[in-house]
Amino acid sequence: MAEKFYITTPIYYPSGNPHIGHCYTTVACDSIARFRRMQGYDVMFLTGTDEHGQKIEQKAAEKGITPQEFVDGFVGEFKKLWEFMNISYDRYIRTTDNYHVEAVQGIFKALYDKGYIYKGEYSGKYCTPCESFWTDSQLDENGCCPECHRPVSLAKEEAYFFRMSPFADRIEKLLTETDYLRPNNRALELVNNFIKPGLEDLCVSRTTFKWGVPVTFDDKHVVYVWIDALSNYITALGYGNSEYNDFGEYWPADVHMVAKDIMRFHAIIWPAILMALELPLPKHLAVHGWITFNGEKMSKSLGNVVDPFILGERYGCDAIRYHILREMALGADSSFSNEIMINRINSDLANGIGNLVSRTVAMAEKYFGGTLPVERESEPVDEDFKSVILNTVSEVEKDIDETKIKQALEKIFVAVDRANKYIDETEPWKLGKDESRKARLATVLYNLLDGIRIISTLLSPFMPSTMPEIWKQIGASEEDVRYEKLSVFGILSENVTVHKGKILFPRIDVEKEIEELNAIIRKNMESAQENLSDSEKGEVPAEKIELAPEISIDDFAKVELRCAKIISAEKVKKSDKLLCLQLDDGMGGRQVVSGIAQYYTPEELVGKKIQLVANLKPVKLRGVESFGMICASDTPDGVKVLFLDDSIPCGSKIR
RNA sequence: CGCGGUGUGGAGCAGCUAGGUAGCUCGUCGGGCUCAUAACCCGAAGGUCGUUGGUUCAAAUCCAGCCGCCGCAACCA
Repeated sequence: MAEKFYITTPIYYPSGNPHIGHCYTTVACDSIARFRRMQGYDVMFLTGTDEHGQKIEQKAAEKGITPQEFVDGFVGEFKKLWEFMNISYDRYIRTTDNYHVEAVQGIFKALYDKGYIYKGEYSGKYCTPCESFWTDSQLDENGCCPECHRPVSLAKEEAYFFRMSPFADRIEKLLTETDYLRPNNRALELVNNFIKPGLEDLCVSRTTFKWGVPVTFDDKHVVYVWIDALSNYITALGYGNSEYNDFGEYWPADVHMVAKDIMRFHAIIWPAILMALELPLPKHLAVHGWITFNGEKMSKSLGNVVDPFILGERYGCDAIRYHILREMALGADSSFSNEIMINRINSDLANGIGNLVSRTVAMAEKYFGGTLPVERESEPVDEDFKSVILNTVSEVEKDIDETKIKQALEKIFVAVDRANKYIDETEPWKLGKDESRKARLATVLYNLLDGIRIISTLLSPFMPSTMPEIWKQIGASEEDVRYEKLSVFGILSENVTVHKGKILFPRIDVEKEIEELNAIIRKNMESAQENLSDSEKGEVPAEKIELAPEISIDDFAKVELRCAKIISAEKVKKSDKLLCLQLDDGMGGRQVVSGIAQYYTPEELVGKKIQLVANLKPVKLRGVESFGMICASDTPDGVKVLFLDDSIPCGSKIR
């Protein structure tokens, strides 16, 4: 029986079209999955989509279709992209699949029965018009609702919670004493920030929206993202359902690969859920950084989302795959710019492997009409060449074992360089002019072809579309490119016949290409602006503004607004956002803390007059007491304080 | 004193755990070659390894302080 290997991508949220960022994890997983298959493992490669949640419910409503119709559309786009990128997933899970829903309900009930899930009260930041809770990290840059950009308030609702604390010790050990987390250098961050202060119980149900897996024993609730989405890794194998029967064979997973923004969930919550279910833990969590585009994080509103279809059509999907993989380092962000990508394609693919194949095949045709004679004549220089190529194989294997794709590719291209150098050392064009050196010439060309056989086989998991074309050109049979044959030279038949073919990776004219790509991006930005839903444009369109419930003049009178002058301002220590203001309020002065440090420097505030909410209950912010608040407006460009005319005396009432 | 990472020739990085000629890729310049996709091969220029001090015969590497950048956490009445 072949050894099992189970690798997963995250399941993506189909609230929009997939972009190059989605390709990142998926291409990496695909390459590892292909490499393992080539090595003879029995591989299960899972990807899918996380289709529930309030955001999808809302977006569907905006478009006037059902949530299911909404996600079906984008799931189609995701699958199209994976086909285009030549992704060899074995299974595709959708959290709306019936078997998954059923299994999640079972898991939720099981955790409830074990006492790990209990009913409690959830309190958090709530946006009334949107009817939604947000965590602090979801709030926008002004601390307002990320959907409608209006202020949020504290609110409570009934909810189910998952007890995390029983697992804290085991999770800490998992992170610090094992190589579960790759790279391990962020383990401390997790331990210090989340485990040491005490793991908080996790809210695992919601009553504020309906588009989710219903809790079987309490139909007001739907299962919130954690249990629904994370458990896809086991339900897809048949855990808790009868759709599949592979759980015993493939679990625990060998690698979950994720981007750093969801590291926390996979490093802490997912192990906790598995511990509660008394299941084995996955072997590794590989965390990579984000793709940044010209230094900025990819985002729709920036309009810099690179369309993988466009790039793939221009350069071939293998070139895109290569660039993604070559730039990807575990843990670190990697930059994606058109210039970096094109230079990489030119230097490694066109000038490197592409040209190597081209010149080797061309020589075989030119000097021997395509078919090598069988006479041989070796020289010492051949041995160094061969040993460098052969050593590459074991080095690449080792890197893949450690999920170090970038390093593996670097090593393969060292072998490519060595092959190009071998041509210079042996000078086949001189041999070709000397009738008596034909055997030597044939030996050199054979070594090159057989070296290319090894290199291209090693590259085939990373660039699966192009390598078969190389095999055709160098006359390699399917048998010749089997993994077991990577450890020796002399696999191609002695009288191998080459077939000159198309140029594998055409050289790209950098300047011209960048100009064209920029034009495309510009065009995309314009159409993206048009297609963005209203809330994404950052402006609340007039017809969409919903007013808060009507109040009486008496209600308004409860709020005491007064004019005050800012006497001094200074940053609150240990905070990024808070300014501590001393005000002349016409009644002896007071101190107010305000979260505007990112928008105003102390100097530009001093001396200005502002509106003060004078009868607000005092609170402590970062340990500093605040007696009231100053009025400001949240705008797309940030917070703007409402300044008053200097002629208004301090302390005068505003109504 | 919240936690962690990072600062190395023009750009991007390795080296630091186990101190001892500073390395790789791209770019630049010069040379070579002509089989090849103006590609390939060789060579050169270019770095006081953030800063200050310490340990040592010897520090990019160990220790301490300081500065810059990044991430996480906290924070927005």
